[in-house]
Amino acid sequence: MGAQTRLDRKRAEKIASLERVAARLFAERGFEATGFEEIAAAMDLRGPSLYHYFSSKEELFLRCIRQSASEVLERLQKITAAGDEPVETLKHLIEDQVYIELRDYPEFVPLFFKIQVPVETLRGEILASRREHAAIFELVVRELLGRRTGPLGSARVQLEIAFGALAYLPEWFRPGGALTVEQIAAQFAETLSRPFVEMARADQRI
Amino acid sequence: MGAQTRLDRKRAEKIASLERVAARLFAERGFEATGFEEIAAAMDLRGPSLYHYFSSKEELFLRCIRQSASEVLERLQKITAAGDEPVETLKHLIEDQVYIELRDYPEFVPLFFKIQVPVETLRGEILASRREHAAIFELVVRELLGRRTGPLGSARVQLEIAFGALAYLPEWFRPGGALTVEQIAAQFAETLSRPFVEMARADQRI
Amino acid sequence: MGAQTRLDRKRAEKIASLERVAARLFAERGFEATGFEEIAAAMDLRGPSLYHYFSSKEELFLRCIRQSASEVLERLQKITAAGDEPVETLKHLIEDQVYIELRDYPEFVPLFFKIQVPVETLRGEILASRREHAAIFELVVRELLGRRTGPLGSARVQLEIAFGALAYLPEWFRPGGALTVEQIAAQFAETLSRPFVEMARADQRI
Amino acid sequence: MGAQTRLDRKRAEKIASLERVAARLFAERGFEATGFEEIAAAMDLRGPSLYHYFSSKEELFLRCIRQSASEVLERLQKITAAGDEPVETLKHLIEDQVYIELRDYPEFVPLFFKIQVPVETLRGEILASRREHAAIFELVVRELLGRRTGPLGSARVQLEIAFGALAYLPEWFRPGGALTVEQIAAQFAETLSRPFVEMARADQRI
DNA sequence: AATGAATGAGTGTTCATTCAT
DNA sequence: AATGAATGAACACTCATTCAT
Repeated sequence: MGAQTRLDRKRAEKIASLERVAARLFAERGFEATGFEEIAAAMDLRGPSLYHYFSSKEELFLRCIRQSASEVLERLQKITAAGDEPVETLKHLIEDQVYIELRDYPEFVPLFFKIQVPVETLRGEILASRREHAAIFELVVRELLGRRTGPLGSARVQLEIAFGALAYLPEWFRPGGALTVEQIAAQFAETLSRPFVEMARADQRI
Repeated sequence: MGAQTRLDRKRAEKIASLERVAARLFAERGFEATGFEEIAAAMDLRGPSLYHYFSSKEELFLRCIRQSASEVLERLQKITAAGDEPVETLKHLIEDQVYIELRDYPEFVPLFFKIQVPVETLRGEILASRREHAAIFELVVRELLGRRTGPLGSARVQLEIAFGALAYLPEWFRPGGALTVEQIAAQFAETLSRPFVEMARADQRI
Repeated sequence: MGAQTRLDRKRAEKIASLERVAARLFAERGFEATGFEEIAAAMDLRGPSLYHYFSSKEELFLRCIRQSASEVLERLQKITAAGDEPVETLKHLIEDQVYIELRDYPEFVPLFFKIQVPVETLRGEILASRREHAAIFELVVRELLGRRTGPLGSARVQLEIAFGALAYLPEWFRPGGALTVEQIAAQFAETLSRPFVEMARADQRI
Repeated sequence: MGAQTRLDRKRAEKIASLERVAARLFAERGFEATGFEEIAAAMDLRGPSLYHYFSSKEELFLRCIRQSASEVLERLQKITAAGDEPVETLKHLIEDQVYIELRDYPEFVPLFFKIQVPVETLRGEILASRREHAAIFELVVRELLGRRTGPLGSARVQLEIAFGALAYLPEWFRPGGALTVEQIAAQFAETLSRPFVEMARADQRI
């Protein structure tokens, strides 16, 4: 039993490692340009060996997506769950998103916002994750604006501006450059949250 | 000679058509997923015929990039050349960029901001075009802020936020939806230019 | 136009050649053991070249089946259509079946009675052809016995015995051996038709 | 020693089980389409475990062949050994062959008359078994005809017709259909032995 | 100019087999 | 004895590219 457990754990660890390595490579080179042989080589294996762990390239990619999505979403949901003031929560979300992208999960943006994949089901999975991700931010914005339901109107555009700004971050940020991650996190949180704060204020005044 | 010229013109037109078609397909499916046969089929040709016009897929892609870049950049530069107030110029640039992306050159963002291409030189070319594009906006911002040279500081971040917002636009905009292109252009121009306006005002006050 | 036709004809001929070669190889080695490279090599080509003519190994096999089936069935149907006495027709069918198997279409029996193929649709196609083939003989037997419809009873068994005997022929016949094809054809026609003749006679007597 | 023996027996039993299971699978799917993992799974093992009992897939197949052949041949030889009249013996052989195919060893025909195997030595082994099998029937026929040696002439053809009919039986017999195994056995014995009986009678008359 | 024919290089995937545990 | 891990060899198939016509 102990042996069984140990073997299972080792296997699970290997799978996790492989997924991490694969996620990185997929993020760097894209789906089609990343071969099984390459992924395997990064773990000192040969291509066909991966079939002991994943039944196809598609499945491996799917697991990368799901793994990354669940980790990131959980992390953001914890912030939402803290129950701070909506404004503060929104700022924290943005800040944390910056840390996620630049420090903790550098493959997040490539995998979910950049990659082009020729398989419909995979595209669907990616979009679903993106919607979940967006929903977290949207919910806070709705609380902030006091609009539980209905269309967001111009807040929708502001939200998409924020997502765009965040999705573009890894394209230009260079670690060791003039700006630190902390500075960017602060400025992003401030700048991207501000339109919503003003909208809320304008609503109250009326 | 006249015949020669006419032939040349016809050939040039065919090349231009091919480049347009190819640019659209590359933009839709990505570099690797777009085959010569496919591109040719869109012009009622067979794959190998393209070799009469382009020496390789790489070259064709390169020309797509260069063609698209030059058209878009020229168009933006005309706005800069009009000599309006910097604030107005910046707003015009943003507005026009929205029209470019959503109405006139829908392949612009995919080609320059989304595509993943496995050839180093092509990546370099794309980045070069992106830098040229960015420089147009940056120059206006510098005029607006009165800083001809030196680092842009936090204005750099604001600029990248604007680029990100613009690059993300085609991902969420749906023609025929709740928002018109004009509305988005207006809101983008307003929202994305505002931080710079405020920075300029703050500078003057001191 | 003439050129088009000539090209088409050449292509059609090449396809026909390829199908013949492939049918022979499939018949000799089976479906799985016959590779594209092998088939192509038999025509001085390399494996992938076959994809100019057939979209997959499956399709190539299907065409082999259909081609062989249609040729053989047509040939047998001509005999049926001659309108001889049922007994004579049956004997002719059996004789001709012997010539088909041993002289003209040596791949017929392997392809339709021996090959094991791991694709359901292909198995279905083979069985369908076999049923068509059997139906030709069955019809004549029914005429001979004067039973247009209903179960064949013990004639069914006699028919299957005949099919079995014929399907087994290529397993033991060796050209240049003690027996000529003509002798076998004669003896098969005589022996295999006899039970039906006797059944018919017995029916009449009653 | 007792322990050793018991272990040996258990091992021998396991090997026998594996051979039985493998024979069934080989018969159902063919040699190439039957994988080690599949065979092992049928005994709640994993593929590589089979290497404790068989040094290769080839060897396993070989043992299946030999095992099946020896069982069937022994059974038929018992009939021959009973010393009945040649005619009766021949009929018994045919009857029993029907029971073997349809009731007791359904893998016999697939393994020896249908399977296509890409290994020369295995093909040789199969053919050898087939010859042994045929020899049993041939010997009885020779006794029946009173020709101990020399060519069989037209009796050869009749024999091969019988073999063909028997080899084809499993292709069309469906248990639970209109015909019982017993009926088929009777009709086969009668029909297939008759030509020999008549030949013998003709010989005596002269 | 256009293309049918052909192919080399590469890719995802299967599978019998080996080996350490 | 059993197997998880690993792999080499093979295979169907894709695609950019060449070339003769």
